[in-house]
Amino acid sequence: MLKRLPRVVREQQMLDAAVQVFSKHGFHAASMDEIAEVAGISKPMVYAYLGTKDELFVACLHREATRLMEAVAAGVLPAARPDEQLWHGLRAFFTFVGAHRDGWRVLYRQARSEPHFAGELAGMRARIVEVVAGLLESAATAAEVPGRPGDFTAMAYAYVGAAESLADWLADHEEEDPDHTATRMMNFVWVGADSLLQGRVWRA
Amino acid sequence: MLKRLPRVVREQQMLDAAVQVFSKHGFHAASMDEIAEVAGISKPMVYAYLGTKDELFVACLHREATRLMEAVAAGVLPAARPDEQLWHGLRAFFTFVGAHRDGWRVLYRQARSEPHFAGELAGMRARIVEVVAGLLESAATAAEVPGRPGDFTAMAYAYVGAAESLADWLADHEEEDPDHTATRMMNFVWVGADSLLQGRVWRA
DNA sequence: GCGTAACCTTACGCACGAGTAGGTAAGGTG
DNA sequence: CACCTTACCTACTCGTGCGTAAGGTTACGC
Repeated sequence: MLKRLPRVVREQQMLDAAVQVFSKHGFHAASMDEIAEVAGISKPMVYAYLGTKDELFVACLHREATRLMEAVAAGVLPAARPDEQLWHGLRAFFTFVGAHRDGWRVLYRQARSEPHFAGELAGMRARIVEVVAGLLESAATAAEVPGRPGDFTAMAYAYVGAAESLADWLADHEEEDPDHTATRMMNFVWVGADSLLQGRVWRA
Repeated sequence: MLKRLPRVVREQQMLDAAVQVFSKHGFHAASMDEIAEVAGISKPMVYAYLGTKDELFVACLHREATRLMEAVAAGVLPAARPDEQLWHGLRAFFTFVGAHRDGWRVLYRQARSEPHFAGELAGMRARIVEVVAGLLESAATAAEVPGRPGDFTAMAYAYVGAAESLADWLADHEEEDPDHTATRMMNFVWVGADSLLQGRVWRA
C-alpha cells in the first residue's frame, strides 16, 4: 500500500502468505485472491512473480522442503555413531516442524493428497527413505546380520512414516514440545531397530 | 438407461463410483458430473439419493470406515496373547487395504487433507489409538514396567501412524503382498515394543 | 527534468461445476 | 383402466475463482 518493495522481498511475502493459506484451506479451496490479500498485494502481482496457482504451490513445496532439508543437515554430525546421528537428525527434524507447522501441513498433507503433486513429494521422500535404508543396512552389516535390500527399504519406509505421523501430530498440538517428541521417536525407533538388528525376529 | 433399478442398488453403485472418482482426483477436483457418469446415472439422481457433495463424501467415508472396522474386528481373536492379537489385527488390516486401495485413499488421504473432514476422521483414528494405547498399557502393567498414560498414547500414535504409512505405500504398490507387509509391520512394532516394555530406554 | 523500466492497480472475461426446476415414463395397486 | 408412487432425465441458473488486459504510479539513471 505505502511502500514499493523490490521483487525478492515481495516474493517471500507471497510465499509466506501462500503457505499460510494453502495450509488453512487446502490446495483447491485456497483462492489466489485470498493469498494476494494476505500478502498485502493484488492478484496480478502474484501471477507476474510466481506464475499460476500450480506453479505457486510447487514453489511453496520447494522452499519448505529445502528449508527442512537444510535444517536437518545442519543438525547432523557425520562422524557420530549411527544412533547419535539418528538422534540429532530427529531432533532437528521435529524442532523444525514445531517451528514451521504451516509449512509442514502444506508439504505433507496437501502435496500428498493432491494427485497432481504427489509425485513431486514422493521423489523427495524416496531420497530420505533411501538414506535411512542405507543407515540401517550399514548398521546391520556392521552387526553381521544379513537382510535383503528390499527389507531395509520397507523398514525405512515404516520409520519415515512413523516420524511423519508424529510430526503431523506435533503440527496440530501447539503445546507439545518438539524435543519430547523426538525422544519418544528415538525410543520407538532405535530400541526396536536395535533388537531387530541383533537378529531377533517375531514369528506367527 | 435400460433398467430401472431399486434405490438401494443405485445407492451402492453411486458410492462405488464416488469412492473411485474421489480417490482418483481428490475431493475438490472430483466433479459430481463425473461421479454420476461413472455410476451410469444422471446427476440429479445423486442429489436425490445421497445429497450434496459434502454429504456424499461423508457417506463414502462412513461406508469405507465401517467395512474396514468390520474386517479388522472379524480377524481378531479376543482370547489370544497380545502379540497374536496384534498380528491378526494387522493382517486383517493390510489385507483389507490391499483389496480396497481406492477406499483407503479416500479414507486416509482425502479425508485427512480436507480441513472440513479432518475432524470426522480424527475421531475414528482417536478411537483406534486409544485401543492400541490400552493394549500397550495392559502389556506394560503385566510386565510391571510403569509409564505415564500420555506416553502410551503418543507411542500408540506413532504405531498407528507407521501402520497407516505402510498401508498408504501398499495402496500405491499393486505388486506388494499384504501379508508380507503385515509381517514387516509386526517385526517393526513388536520386537521394538517388546524391548521397550522390558524397560530398555535409549538416552542421548 | 525527463524517459523508461519496474512496480502495482482496477476491472473484467470466461470456464467450470454445484445444485435445481420441471417434466417423462415405468410399474405396481385398486 | 385410472391412479399414484418411484425411478429417471434434459436443461437450465448462478456463484466462484482462475487468469489477463490495459492502464496508473513511483524510483532511478542520465
